[in-house]
Amino acid sequence: MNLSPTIQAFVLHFGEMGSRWGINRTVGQIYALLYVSRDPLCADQIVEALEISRSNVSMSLRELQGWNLVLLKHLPGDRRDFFTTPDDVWQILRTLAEERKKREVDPTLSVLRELLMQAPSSDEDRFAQTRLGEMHTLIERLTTWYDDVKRLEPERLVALLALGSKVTKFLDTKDRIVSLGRKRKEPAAP
Amino acid sequence: MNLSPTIQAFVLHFGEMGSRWGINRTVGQIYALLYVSRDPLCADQIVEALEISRSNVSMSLRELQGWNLVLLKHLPGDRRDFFTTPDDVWQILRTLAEERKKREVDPTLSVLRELLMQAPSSDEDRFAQTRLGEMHTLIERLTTWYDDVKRLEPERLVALLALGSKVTKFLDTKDRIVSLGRKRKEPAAP
DNA sequence: CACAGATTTCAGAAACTACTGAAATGAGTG
DNA sequence: CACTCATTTCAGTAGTTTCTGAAATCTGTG
Repeated sequence: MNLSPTIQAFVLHFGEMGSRWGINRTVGQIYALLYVSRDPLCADQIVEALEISRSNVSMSLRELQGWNLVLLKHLPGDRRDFFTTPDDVWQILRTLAEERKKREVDPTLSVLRELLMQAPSSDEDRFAQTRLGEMHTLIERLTTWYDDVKRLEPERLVALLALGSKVTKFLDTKDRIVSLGRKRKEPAAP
Repeated sequence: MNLSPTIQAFVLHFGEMGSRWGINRTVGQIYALLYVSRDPLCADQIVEALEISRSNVSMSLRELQGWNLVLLKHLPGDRRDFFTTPDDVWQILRTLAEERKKREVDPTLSVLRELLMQAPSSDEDRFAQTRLGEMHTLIERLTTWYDDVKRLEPERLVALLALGSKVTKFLDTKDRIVSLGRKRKEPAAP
């Protein structure tokens, strides 16, 4: 690997981390390399930089394409494929979240829904279904929130994040207004 | 496996999903089983329910304990260990998030910080560092937000989630107020 | 302190995943 | 349509992870 120490360290670290996520080492390394490279790279450059086989690069790039994490570029007068990553980190994050949701959350959600439709066959089952219901509610709330928030432009998202839990101050305000506007039950908590 | 079809389906699904996350099949299955069981189970009950070896159960429970995802109970007059999961799903989710952050995010953050301290040794390097910086900023923002929000009680969290992107309406309001209070530049966007 | 019940450790077997090199396929060019 | 350059596929191997059964350890009791 003939890379600057900084780049090399980053690439190796990402490889390691990759295997803690579902993606494998090579895929992580390739992604990291593309991410820090100013210009798009072709497969052979990756082979050389990471010292792995050509076919491994090919398969890993294919996987990254499946995750929508790389962009294909063509240089005029060159038939090779060149690859980069999208350059807006928020965009990348959103893609990642989207893909992981598709693979890791949606299937669970649909299994849960299905199981909740079954008539319970025992007391044990009834209890289990309660628990499944709780899990279902939780996941559904989170995904609804996510679907809602993911549409925000990066700038607003940053503002939202910066606000953090202070948002609940607004919630208090809103509660108070709503409760005044309605029947005036109890005053909101202090 | 002598479990009701519903429970069995859930346990198997969780096993499958487990392997898409970092946790392995058995660990996922055991967790699922404990989650849907009303009463704490001891290791041998798990062996019987899932038809796996005693030692596998032992190791997997150990791993779950490492993730803080199971609780140990003792029945009076019984020396065996009994296991359950915490029963607040928000609590569980928070634990999970916490642990994943510790294992998957914090190390990256510290590598990034370290690499950003290095003096760049070339133009290539300078570019790479810009990218690392962007990634660092993003991750830091997210974790700060998370650290802030995780302290909220479930109820408020639910309220926050229900609000979703509507929160930005409040942001607009705040912007307007702030800009009026200050120098009165331009009115906020419609 | 020896015994019984419970749990853990560990070396090796089984199962799975990642990686390679060789061969096949595809695509533009003369 | 044959040649060349580029990419992909695939079968086999290397490498990892998971799981097991047997042996070791641990802990309270008679």
